Amino acid sequence: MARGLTNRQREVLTHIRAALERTGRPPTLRELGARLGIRSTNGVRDHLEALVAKGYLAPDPHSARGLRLLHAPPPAAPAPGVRRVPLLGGVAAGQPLFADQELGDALLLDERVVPNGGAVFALRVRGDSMRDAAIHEGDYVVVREQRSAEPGDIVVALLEDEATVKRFFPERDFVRLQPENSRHEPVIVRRDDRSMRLLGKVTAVISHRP
Amino acid sequence: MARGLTNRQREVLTHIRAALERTGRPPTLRELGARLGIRSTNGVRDHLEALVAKGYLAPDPHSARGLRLLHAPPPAAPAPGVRRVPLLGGVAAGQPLFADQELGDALLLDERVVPNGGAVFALRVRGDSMRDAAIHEGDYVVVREQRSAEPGDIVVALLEDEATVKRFFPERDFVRLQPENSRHEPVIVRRDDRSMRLLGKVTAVISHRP
DNA sequence: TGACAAACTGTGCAAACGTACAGTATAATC
DNA sequence: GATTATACTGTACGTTTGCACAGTTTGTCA
Repeated sequence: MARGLTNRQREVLTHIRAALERTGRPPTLRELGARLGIRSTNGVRDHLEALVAKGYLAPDPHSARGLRLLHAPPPAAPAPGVRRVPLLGGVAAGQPLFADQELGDALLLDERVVPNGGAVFALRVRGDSMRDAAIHEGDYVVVREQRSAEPGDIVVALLEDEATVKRFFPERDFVRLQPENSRHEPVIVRRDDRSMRLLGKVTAVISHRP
Repeated sequence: MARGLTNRQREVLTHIRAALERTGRPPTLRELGARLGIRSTNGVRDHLEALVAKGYLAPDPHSARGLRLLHAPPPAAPAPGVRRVPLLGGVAAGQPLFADQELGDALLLDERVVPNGGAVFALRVRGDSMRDAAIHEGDYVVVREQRSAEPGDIVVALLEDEATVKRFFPERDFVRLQPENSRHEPVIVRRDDRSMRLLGKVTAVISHRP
């Protein structure tokens, strides 16, 4: 996201969002100019034209405060009491998970269900390796990001570019990732093996079966 | 709310809200007039003045689209994509559960986690009788109201004025409510026993352990 | 019957606002 | 070395918009 935007254009977008939150309506060219330190309305106008061309704004010509944000800003809290938890979808190669959180989908959850401290994300479960812990295919898990865990914690780990949910058991020289399903084998990874990355601890499971 | 408002003033408020939702900015006097069928801007202005006097609007004089809504309407859905699920707390005698849903607490949850059809409520779990199904003390369960269930479903039942979560197994003459914890005994209830009432089926479990 | 509030019409104006045209400076790209 | 994109300044113009002043109609209430 924010691809192709210059720093200054990003600034303009930020000010538009701030004005919307503060006043409940889009700013005028002159209001924006005042915030940005631009004396001429056309300095502002050039930015808006660029943002329209790049698909960030919809113009409403000849109309007061005629800006509409297209890529709605991802609000930190969509409503009081609700937290926005980014929902990480497909896991590709490299460091794919946290790259495009901004434009991605998100779960909107009551804040009582989301841990307070630290970064949090959600994941849709694939496979049934945690069946006996009542975590099934299609369930959502809420994960607090952390790079260590206690023995027995249910964690999300990146194993060869695939996110998996397992129970975490550290041993002397290796780590055991234990499924909760007799039909699955535990995964043993050496401590120094970099093909495994601990992403975080599962703090909530949201099953939903009709 | 809406106390002391005339019908027409309520209409004006409604149109302001609609315009805000539709366009993302407050309407102008003339836009409002067009929607309301008022030819003169002053007809609209009279209404706005009345609404300001009654505390529903904050004016921003000499400024385009200078209206700010004060009393935001209590939304059925707190935000798009979010459902409000009444949270039933203590269970007293009689028919206590659904009496005061309106003023009670509620969980705000992503609609993808809440079943579509029918009435839904949430409950905080007490006790550990469903431990082996990964339902623990303090967890929330989302329940769709229904008076029957399939064998093996996890249900919420009212047993002598106490709500309990169990697995549901119907037999010939009785119903077996099976805990998922070897330290708990199953509950057997005759079919015609009115001290047991099936409240609904658990469609989501929201555990949340720090 | 008179007083008053609600709900308008109609005209006119000044400030707010978007837009057009012209020009400058800088950095990146070909 | 020319071209293009970015990021502005400055002036001017016409429309949009809020607002003030004046007047009408209808219904309610003492």
